Amino acid sequence: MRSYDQFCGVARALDLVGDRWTLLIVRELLITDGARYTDLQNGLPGIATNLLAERLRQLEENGIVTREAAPPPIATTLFRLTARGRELRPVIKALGMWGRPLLDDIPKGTAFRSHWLALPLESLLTDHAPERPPVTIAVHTGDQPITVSVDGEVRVRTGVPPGPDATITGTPDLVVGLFTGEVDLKTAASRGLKFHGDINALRRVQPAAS
Amino acid sequence: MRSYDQFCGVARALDLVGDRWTLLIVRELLITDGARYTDLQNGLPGIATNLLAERLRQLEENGIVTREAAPPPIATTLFRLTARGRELRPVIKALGMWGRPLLDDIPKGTAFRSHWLALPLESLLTDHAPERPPVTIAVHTGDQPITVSVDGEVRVRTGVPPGPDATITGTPDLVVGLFTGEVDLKTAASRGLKFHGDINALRRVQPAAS
DNA sequence: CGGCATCCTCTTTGATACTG
DNA sequence: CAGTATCAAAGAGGATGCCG
Repeated sequence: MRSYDQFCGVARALDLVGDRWTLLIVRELLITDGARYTDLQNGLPGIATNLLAERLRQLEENGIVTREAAPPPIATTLFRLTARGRELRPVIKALGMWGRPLLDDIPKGTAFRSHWLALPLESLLTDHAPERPPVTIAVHTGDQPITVSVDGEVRVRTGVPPGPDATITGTPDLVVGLFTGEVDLKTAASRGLKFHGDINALRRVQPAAS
Repeated sequence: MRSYDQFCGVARALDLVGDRWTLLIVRELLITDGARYTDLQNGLPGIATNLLAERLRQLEENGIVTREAAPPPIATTLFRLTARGRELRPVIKALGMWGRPLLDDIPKGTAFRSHWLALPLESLLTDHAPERPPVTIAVHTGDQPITVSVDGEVRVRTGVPPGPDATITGTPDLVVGLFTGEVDLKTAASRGLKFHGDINALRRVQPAAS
C-alpha cells in the first residue's frame, strides 16, 4: 500500500495494517496462533490466494508475522504473530466492539466460522464468580463446535468438552445475543435456539443484567 | 468498498470504515468536530478531492458523519461526527498507540500538522496533580502553535495561550519524545529543541518516569 | 494435499482540471 | 468554498497452473 506519509501514529499504523484483508488476517492469527496457509484461507472466505500470499509477505517484512517450517512430523508452514503483532489485539478488540451492533441485521449469504466468536466472547464476557468451580459451555453453531470455559477467566476454544455444564445450539446471532444478554432465553428459544443444562453457567459470564 | 460478507464484528466494522482514508477522516473530525471541507483537505494532505467527497458521502450514509449548513453568518458546510461516529475514538486511539513506535524513525518528506498531536497527547498524558492550579504549555511545532492545558484533565487546542507556564519549540518527534519522557530535556535540547518556563508543568503530565 | 505464481478482468485510487 | 469530471495507474478478484 502506498504510504500516507503523515507524522501521525494512526496514519503510520494504517501504512502497515490498513490494506484490505490485513487486519482480518491478524484477527485469524489472534484466534489461532500457528495457522497453516489453508487454515487462513478457510478463516477468510473470499480472499484471493495471491492476496493472502502477498499480505503474509508484507506482514512478515513488517515484523508482525513470522513463518516457521513446522518440525519434521508435520510437513507444513505455520504462520504466527510476533510480539509486536499480538499488540494489535486492542485494535482488533476496539473494532470488534464498535462493529458489534452491526451484527444485529445481517444480509443473507454472510459467511460464518464459529471460531470468529472467540474474540468477542472473550472481550464481552467475564467470570463473575471466580471462586466457584470451573464450568464449561458447549456451543454448537456454524462449521464446528466451540467450548466456552470459565475458571476465573473466560476462554473460548474449538471442539467439544467432555461433560459440558450447558449446551447451546442455534444461529450465531442468537448465540451472541444470548451471551451478551441482549436477547433473553425465552425469546431466543422462540426463535429456534436450544439450551440444555445449567442456566447458571450462562448467567455467571453475562455482562450486566440477566 | 466491497463487503467482506462475514458474520464478525471486526469485518463488519471494516466494511464501513476500512476504506482507504476513511479512518483518517474520522481522526480529523475527532480533533476538530465541525470541520469545513477545506479544513479536512488541509488536515489530510495527499487526499484526492473526489475521494474526500465520496468518503464523506459514505460516512454520512452510514450514520457516522452529518453535514450541516452552518447558520447565516458563515456561508459554509460543517462536517461533524454523530454519536455513533464518536464511538470510533477507541479504535483511533488503539491504532495511534500501536503506531506510536513507528514515529521514531520517519522518512523525510513526511507531512505534519500540529493538530495531529492532540489525540496522542490527550491519550498519553495525565494530570498527576489535579489539586494544583491549572497550567498551560505552549507548543510551537509544525504549521501552527498549539496549547496543552492541564487542569485535572489534559486538553490540547490550537492557538497560543495568553501567559503560558512553559513554552516548547522544536520538531514534532522531539516534542512527542519529550512529553512521553522517552527523550530527556538535555538530549532534546542538544537536538535543537527549546524549552522555556516551568519544567514542573511538563513533569506534571508526563506518563511514568521523569 | 499445501503454498503459492501467473494471467486476465474489473474496480478503486490518484492527479489534475474545471465549475456553481 | 465545496465539490464534479476525466483519465491513467495501481490494486483487488477470480480462474487456473505449477511444484514439492
